[in-house]
Amino acid sequence: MITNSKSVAVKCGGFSAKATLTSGQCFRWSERGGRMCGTAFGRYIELEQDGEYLTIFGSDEDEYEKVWRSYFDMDSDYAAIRDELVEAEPRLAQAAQYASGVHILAQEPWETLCSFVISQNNNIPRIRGIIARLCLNYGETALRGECAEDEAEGRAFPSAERLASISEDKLREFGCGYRAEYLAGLARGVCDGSIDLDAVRQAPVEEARELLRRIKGVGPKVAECALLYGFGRLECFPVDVWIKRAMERDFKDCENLIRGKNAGVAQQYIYEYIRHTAQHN
DNA sequence: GTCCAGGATCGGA
DNA sequence: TCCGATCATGGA
Repeated sequence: MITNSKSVAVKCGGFSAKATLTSGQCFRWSERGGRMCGTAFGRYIELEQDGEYLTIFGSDEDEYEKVWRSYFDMDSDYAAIRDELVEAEPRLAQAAQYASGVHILAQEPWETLCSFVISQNNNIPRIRGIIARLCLNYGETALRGECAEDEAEGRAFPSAERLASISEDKLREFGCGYRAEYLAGLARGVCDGSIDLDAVRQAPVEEARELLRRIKGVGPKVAECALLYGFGRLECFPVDVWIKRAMERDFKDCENLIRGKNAGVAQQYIYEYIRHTAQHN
């Protein structure tokens, strides 16, 4: 727990830190003592929210402007995005209202791509566990990381160089299963330059999709998630089992929903809504 | 024991 | 091009 440290309070409109950080787009945040705690961009922080006011413990105004403002996508007008989405597809109204506090995080491309390679045919608690073990064993201690109650939480995600140095057997020990081969190949490719994430970042979205899908272990869904959550491509629309069910049940024949420039936001609203209203939850 | 999870790959039709 | 089997793992 961060105490006796600097902090910064910001007005955040309709943003919900908890809803955003538990919405399945990231795997490294957890709630502890009423705060959301986690590490991104090699910096550990804790968040406390009271209505429109968000206090970031451990951070200051300068770091907020430099790092967190864009990470939490504070500059997009989500109310306006919702209005546009609902106008184009009225059936989205309920989900959009329900999940209105959710923003699309601007995460680090490398970590995001790895995370969603691990996510395939896997469930969220287990994905979180695998990533936590990787960070604990191979991640650098984050700035302020020693304040984290859970040690893995105070570590940065391992670099490509570090991951590339781990054997596939070792990755399997951490629970990666058959994905160990994919993760190792991805790390090696980034190190030797055959995989160029900066080229992905600069490419038009369709070309970016192609580049990502060339990577073994990266199919349509993982590419779409990486682009949406790690490369800021809000038009990307990942379809997992939950979204597929929701689309078949509630959004039959809605090209206008999945093709818009903010389709990814709509997708996140639907995901959040369906996951919290499903029967067996 | 079976089913499922923010799926992708592979071989065969 | 499309379809089914298969892939590790742990919780329900």
